[in-house]
Amino acid sequence: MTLRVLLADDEHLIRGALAALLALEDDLVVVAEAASGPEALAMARAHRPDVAVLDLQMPGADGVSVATTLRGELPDCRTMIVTSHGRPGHLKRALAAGVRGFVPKTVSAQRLAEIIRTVHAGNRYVDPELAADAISAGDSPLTEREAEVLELAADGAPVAEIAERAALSQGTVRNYLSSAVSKLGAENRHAAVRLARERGWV
Amino acid sequence: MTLRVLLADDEHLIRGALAALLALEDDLVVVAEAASGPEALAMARAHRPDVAVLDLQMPGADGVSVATTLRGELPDCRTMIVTSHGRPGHLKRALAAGVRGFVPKTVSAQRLAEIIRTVHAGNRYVDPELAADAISAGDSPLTEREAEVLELAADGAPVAEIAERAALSQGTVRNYLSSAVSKLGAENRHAAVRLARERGWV
DNA sequence: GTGGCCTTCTGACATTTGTCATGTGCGCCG
DNA sequence: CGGCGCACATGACAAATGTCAGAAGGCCAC
Repeated sequence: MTLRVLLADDEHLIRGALAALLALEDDLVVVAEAASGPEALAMARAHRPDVAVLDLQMPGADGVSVATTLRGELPDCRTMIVTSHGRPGHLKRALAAGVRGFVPKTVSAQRLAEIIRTVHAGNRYVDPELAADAISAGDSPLTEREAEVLELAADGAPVAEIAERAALSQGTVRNYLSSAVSKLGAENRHAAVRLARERGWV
Repeated sequence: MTLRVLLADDEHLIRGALAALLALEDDLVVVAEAASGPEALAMARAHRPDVAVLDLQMPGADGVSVATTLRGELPDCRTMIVTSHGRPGHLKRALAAGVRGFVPKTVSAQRLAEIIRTVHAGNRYVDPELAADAISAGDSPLTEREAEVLELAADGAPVAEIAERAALSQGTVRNYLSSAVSKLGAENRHAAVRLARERGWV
């Protein structure tokens, strides 16, 4: 009984190389490859793989949102995320989306193959180091609105623009930013954005 | 006559997979692998490869600085950069460092093998799309100081701190920031930082 | 049903930025 | 040599931001 795998990663070099390596494992077969989020979805619908191995950052839709959709459409398809830059918040989001495996690209291909089997068997696997990071980073102290406003502030937009986009008054926006900044212990909103990003809270 | 290759990439998964794929080409042999900048240097000194394939982002020292050092120590060793996020400025820096190949990770392994041969033969190869980006982005309009100050402003530090770190008066810092912002056509310093980052000018 | 937390607002204030005019001195290039 | 652009500065003003106090309504929990 072979295990059918979908591989989604926007980097052709990596995807191809990975496919070649996984092909060496005789119980695994890569039935589809995709280079973007939407393509991954289409491929999954067409080929109904047992396990979908998704890159976190892809054009179109990221790995987590693909996983969320897949969970609804193909409940039998297990999903796992592979990523280069694993931030704690991503892990949390991924787990909430029903993802069963979360590994950094620093693992070896053999290890990856094992993890694919683990995931297929219905178990979960989370990279210990990433898990430790996630635990030590803890939960976001920000309220929903604070996070939303901080997000909008991320690209350096002035308060007026943030207020308009969030349909809030400027005063409210400043209050939220102020409280977010003090909760994060940051110097100002921009440092706060950086901190929240690092911890995966936005 | 086989072509001896050094492979440096911090992602074990990719490096291993790449090595496996390049091994399929019978004129190429991967003589060393490294997961960080310093390690890449050490490996290069020990194994004296014909071509060093370096990832742009690695812990310790990035691909370009490794290439610069290599150019001095092993002039016969050709260097090339492989990267996921190719920003125009990186390309320019890389070329200045004597790098002969610059390709995104979206190429296929076969293509990469060809490019390795091209580079070894003494020719250059730059991904056409990245080249186009670099040309359209053009040269940085920023003066040295403007760039320096913008860099210090990157993590959201207040003017006072920037002034101290750059040993400038606060007024001067604001002037530089102001002119940088207007040269880049940005809304404010933070957007300017983003823009300059995107274009590889910082 | 009261107390606590979140959302949302207003107004006022201090501080920080952004912008402009203007000045000096240096080095380079024609 | 004279001009140009850059580095660096000052001072002043307008605009944006950060901080605080206060207040109203909603929701949940005890």
